[in-house]
Amino acid sequence: MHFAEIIKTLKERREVLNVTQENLAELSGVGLRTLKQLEGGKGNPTLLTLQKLAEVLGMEVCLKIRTITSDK
Amino acid sequence: MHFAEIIKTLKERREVLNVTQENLAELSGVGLRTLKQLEGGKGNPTLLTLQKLAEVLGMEVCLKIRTITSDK
DNA sequence: TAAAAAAGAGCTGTATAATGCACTTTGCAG
DNA sequence: CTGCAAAGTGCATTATACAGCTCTTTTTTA
Repeated sequence: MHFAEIIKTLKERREVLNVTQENLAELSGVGLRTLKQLEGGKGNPTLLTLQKLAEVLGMEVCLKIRTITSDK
Repeated sequence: MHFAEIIKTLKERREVLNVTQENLAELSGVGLRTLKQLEGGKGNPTLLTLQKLAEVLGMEVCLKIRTITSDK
């Protein structure tokens, strides 16, 4: 996943779960300002921030080996 | 994957590929110092840094929905 | 369509990620 | 052993992620 896609995925997931930015910020421990900036496409979150958000959204950050064939 | 596991995976992957920290730093555009610290377990890399490293190592950072059952 | 809620933006301070340089330690080959 | 290459550490600087506060804009909903 490229950069923007990861951010977009987080945002979409939050929306699907019907959680407000404010709630997610509180639940995850990430500052509201930080979350807003992220979703606005400005920023370069740290792994810790990503994980805090993903955790609450029932997601997980992972690293996988890229395959030659598109595994779509 | 939890935090340390991601870092460990990167390091192991680098070793499997027989790439030195120096090479990886150059190839990825990440500073050598940064890479050393990361692998040493100190730090909290940004998504951009992670992706630059993963890219060179033939890996990819992804976000996936956590399933209830262990999908091990 | 007005009120309320959510999202986004400016301003700003603090913490720390990223980086280079020089030096030490470790691991391996000769 | 000895020497070289790779890995790890201390120090210092710069850039920027994180954060809160306040205000504006957009979206929802009553």
